[in-house]
Amino acid sequence: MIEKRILSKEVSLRIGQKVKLAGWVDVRRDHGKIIFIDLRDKEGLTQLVFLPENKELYEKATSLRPEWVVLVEGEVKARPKGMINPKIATGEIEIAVENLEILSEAKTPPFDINTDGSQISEDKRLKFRYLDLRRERLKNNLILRDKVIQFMRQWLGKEDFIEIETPILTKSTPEGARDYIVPSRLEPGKFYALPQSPQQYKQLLMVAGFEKYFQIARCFRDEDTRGDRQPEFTQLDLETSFMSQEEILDLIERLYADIVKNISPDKKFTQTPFPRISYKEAMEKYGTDKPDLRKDKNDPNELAFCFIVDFPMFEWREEEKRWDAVHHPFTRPQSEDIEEIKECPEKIMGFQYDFVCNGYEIGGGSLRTYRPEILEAVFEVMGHKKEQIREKFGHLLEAFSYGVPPHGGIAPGIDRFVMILAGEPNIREVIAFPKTGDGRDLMMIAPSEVDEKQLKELHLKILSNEK
RNA sequence: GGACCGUUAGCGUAGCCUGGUUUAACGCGUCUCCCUGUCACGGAGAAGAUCGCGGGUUCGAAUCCCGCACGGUCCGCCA
Repeated sequence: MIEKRILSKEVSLRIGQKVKLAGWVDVRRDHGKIIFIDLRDKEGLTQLVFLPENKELYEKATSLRPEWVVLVEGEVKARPKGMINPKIATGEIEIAVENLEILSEAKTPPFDINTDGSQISEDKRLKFRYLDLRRERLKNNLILRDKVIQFMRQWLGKEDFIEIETPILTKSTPEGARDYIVPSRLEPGKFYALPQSPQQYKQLLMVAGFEKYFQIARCFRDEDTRGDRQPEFTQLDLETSFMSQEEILDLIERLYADIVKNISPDKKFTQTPFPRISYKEAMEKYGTDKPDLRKDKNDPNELAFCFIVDFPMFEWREEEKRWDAVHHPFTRPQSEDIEEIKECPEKIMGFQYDFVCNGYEIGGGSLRTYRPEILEAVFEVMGHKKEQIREKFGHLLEAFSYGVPPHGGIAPGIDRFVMILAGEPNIREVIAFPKTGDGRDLMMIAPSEVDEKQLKELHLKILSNEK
């Protein structure tokens, strides 16, 4: 009796031994008097051979179809001369099967799994995402994503950062993107919001004295999607105390250079150190604040990182007739002259930076204002009344009155970066269960209606379901 | 909120512009039979489509027109 199931990648070292393998039928090649099955597990393929000597076993093998799940026992044999397949890792061996157990049958899949999936329509791929994820391409993308995240955690740990979780149920904020909101059961008529980013929490962690925080953070924004944008996404959220803008940029540069060198050694950098380009220069020279600096845009292995710095603090919103923050209101102005901030907002630069790779914005951050009087001046420029500021951000201002270190951070998006590393054209390809363009999950069929009882508990009434 | 592209057997496409010799074609897959060395096995045959949904024009609509749904790309939006 063979105790332990082994994986495809271990088989080659066990010629002559009896082994137990389990996995999915990848391909069946039935020659009438000999049947080959490619067995697929999470690490690769192994060829199984069935011969008609054992009639009962052979009959059973005849019934096998793609995507059935089976458990087999048999002897690992070196393949006969001339029968070696150099295209697969286990091409020099095969399993002479002695015992076959069918663990699970499978319907014919709705689409071919042995392709990269790029020909299949998106709605079918999303509806049958668990089958789509069986593809080599998607599997590899998720493995790459895992490697990137593991590397970040390890690397930042060595740099004395600690990972801290912040709430998913939080408070709606007036600035920025539209919030996803969650009704409160215990407080009728009140709502939580899902975080657009852990922005305020990480600043409060700096007040708390942690100095170096990071989090692999899920963020939510109820805005329309794009090829590089999903309603929920993951960012490396990071905040530090007492560090300068250049120290933060240098940290990120070292982290990303190390990620690429260790995880995608085939990639090469267009330029190191990553250039720091002012917003003004980027707009004048490239006409965009996320320039694609690659020398050969057809080279899949070229990575052109850069930082865009010195953004203007404010931009004029003509339709609303008011100044708005280019980045967000907590960005520290490069001027500490309160009169100047109020009088000439158009002249004020912010300690704000974007992280750009191959024409994609893959992150943004800033040094934060930690002097309450400057934060109030910024809000004033944006047309906020003192009472509104107290109401919306009073907790932050109060926290800043108890000893706040100068602090700043950055939040590089993980999905977009992995998409670039994987050479994928769309962010969906690096997210296990992405949503459609209008924010729906075609597999789970979400959003969906809820029971009358649930609505009642939440003190909600649906007035109209018209769009 | 807006613009554009797409929707034809299980999957991917052709046919649409120029309506009628189309009994809607092709490749893959599925099913049956044959096949002892394949590795995207091969060979023979079969089944499988109210042409996304609704309405209109017409003697006649997959084909032309309108509306809707679904999917995608982009603009707005995304502190």
